[in-house]
Amino acid sequence: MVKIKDIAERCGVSIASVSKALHGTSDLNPNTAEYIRNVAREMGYIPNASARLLKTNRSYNIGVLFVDDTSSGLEHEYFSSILNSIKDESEKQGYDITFISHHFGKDHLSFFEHAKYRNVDGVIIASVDFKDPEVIELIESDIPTVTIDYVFDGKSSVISDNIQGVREIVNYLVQCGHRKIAFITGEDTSVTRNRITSFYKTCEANGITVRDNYVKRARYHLPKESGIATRELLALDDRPTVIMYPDDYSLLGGITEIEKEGLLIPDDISIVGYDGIKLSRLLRPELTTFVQNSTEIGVQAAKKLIEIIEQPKLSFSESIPILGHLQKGKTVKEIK
Amino acid sequence: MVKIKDIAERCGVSIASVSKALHGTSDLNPNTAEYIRNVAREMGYIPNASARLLKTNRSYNIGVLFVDDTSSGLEHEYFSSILNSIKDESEKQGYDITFISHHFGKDHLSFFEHAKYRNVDGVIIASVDFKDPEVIELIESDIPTVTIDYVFDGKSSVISDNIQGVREIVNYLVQCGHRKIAFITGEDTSVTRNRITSFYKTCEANGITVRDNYVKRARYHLPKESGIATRELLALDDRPTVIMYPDDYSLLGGITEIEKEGLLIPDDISIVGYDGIKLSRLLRPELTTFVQNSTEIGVQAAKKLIEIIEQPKLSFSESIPILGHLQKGKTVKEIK
DNA sequence: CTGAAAGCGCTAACAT
DNA sequence: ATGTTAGCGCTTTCAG
Repeated sequence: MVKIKDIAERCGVSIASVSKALHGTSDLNPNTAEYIRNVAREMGYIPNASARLLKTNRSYNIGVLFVDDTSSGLEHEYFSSILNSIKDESEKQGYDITFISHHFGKDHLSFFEHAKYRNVDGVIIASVDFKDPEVIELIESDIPTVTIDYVFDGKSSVISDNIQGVREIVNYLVQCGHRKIAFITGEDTSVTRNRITSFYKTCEANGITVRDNYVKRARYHLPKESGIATRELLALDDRPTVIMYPDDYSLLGGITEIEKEGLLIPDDISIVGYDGIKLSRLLRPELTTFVQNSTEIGVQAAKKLIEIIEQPKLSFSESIPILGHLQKGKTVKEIK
Repeated sequence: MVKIKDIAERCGVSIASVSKALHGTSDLNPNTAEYIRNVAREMGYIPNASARLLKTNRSYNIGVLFVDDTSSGLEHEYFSSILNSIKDESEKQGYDITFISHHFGKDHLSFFEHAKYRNVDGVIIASVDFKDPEVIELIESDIPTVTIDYVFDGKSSVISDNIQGVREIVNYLVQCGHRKIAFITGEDTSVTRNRITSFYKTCEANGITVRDNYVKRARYHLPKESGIATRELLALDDRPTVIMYPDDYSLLGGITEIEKEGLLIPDDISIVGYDGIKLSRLLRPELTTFVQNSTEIGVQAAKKLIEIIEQPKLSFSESIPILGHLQKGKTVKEIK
């Protein structure tokens, strides 16, 4: 590998001059600088990130924490899409992406230790258990962080606006004449709590009193669980006219059960998903779902983190909401 | 950040001893070593990967090249699933994952240069244009590489066995009584060529002469294109009884067109996908598709790369085939 | 068994 | 305008 010293020798200048020329800055003679740069290019010089880091304490490397005990964070389209846009935006700004884990050879390292070990300039945290002490340790450390879909006091985050999402869904349903609205939720997280609150609030605003047994808890991305909840809802005396699902994937578990009952969608019962997976428009009937803007979430997360890294003094901590939009498909019937 | 020097001072020993104690190796007095390790732990010592790398030239970092000019490599479930298992396996073995790009600040770096810049120990290459000179440069360099679904002479690769996949599909179709089998393929890649050859071969082995207009070219993951090809196939005088699609996602584009024609699946026409996306079992009718073992592909790729990195002398270049399995759903009719 | 010292490649103050 | 030099934190001969 050709290094600065090699260039210096070839050019007959000092390594300091080469370093300066390469940075374009400082008061080198423009001609010398130009000459050095040419030679460097010719020799195929590539800087060594580690050596530079050792001096500057800047790695231009961003850590991403995408863990899930089911080890499938990346298998959710929502998250892989976010990762993809984090990657695009970061690279555009000259940062690379390294996954943070807690492995270190055969040993265990906490997330914070791992981030330190790899010298990342900052970390974007998504799809983790935000109650995990290791996650909290990382967030409370001196490493810049941005969380996705979870807010820590005094820290920056990017939040898919679940309150808006559920509000738009419910309002649309009401507009279609529905008043018996059931809601199958995901496991208890802040995202879920926001959605539930928004659900009750919007129902109330529309003069609808929510029956307790219309709200069922399941878990995200587990069609089986949503299927069970669906069965329970269908068994009620006063069956809902529409069921809202925690995500599009779970909704399919619901469809299975609905069809088992011999019911037609949307004629006998309406359903609504969440996420807006790519397949949602290809399915028949086309899904009515709330599309989360995962690309924008990734972009904003990367932008915010880089801002914190590069201008810590000018960057205030904020929670950036990202709006989505309702995709009107064919799974909701206009009644009355 | 606490460093070796700090530990040395606290213990009243030299930094060399600390380093040795930390590595467990060498001929330090076991007690001293133990003592040093305890102090280190107590002080919360975390090694600095960059400093170590500078000396050892080993980063314990693996680069992954997942690019797509449509910038959606990660948005394909097949690839995000592979990435996920590469990540799991690598971390298990003490390696981290960094994405290779060709960005460097505002400048451009070739993939090879970028890999050098980040000092990765090796690179796993997937979902790229394997004809790209930059990709070839990287593969022909001295950096250990493993490619996925593409073979370079003398280099190691992990290959989803597309020959087997198509063979199993065709044999199954024949077994179900089909002889008029159409095949919509993806764009021209080695994967596609293997599939096509396997298609012709297996048909021939079953005494079936493939009609030229039964083979249509579309592109992967573009349901619209497969939809168009489907329309063309349906318009033929001698319509096929079954259509094979390049992937499950594209198949949905086919379904749309088939339903537009007022045909029923599988009664009027049978269809078969490829990939085995998670949704395939949830769709109705449940998809008949060939499930690629993406998890195993990722695991093997990581294992092979680490083997090349750690035992270059003992590792010979090989192409590791990964078998998948046929998932029999409800989209293929038994005829006659 | 332990320590001194060189140096990995680079940057940046400080000379000149 | 250019060069000297001192490290960044770590590993690793080589001496003692």
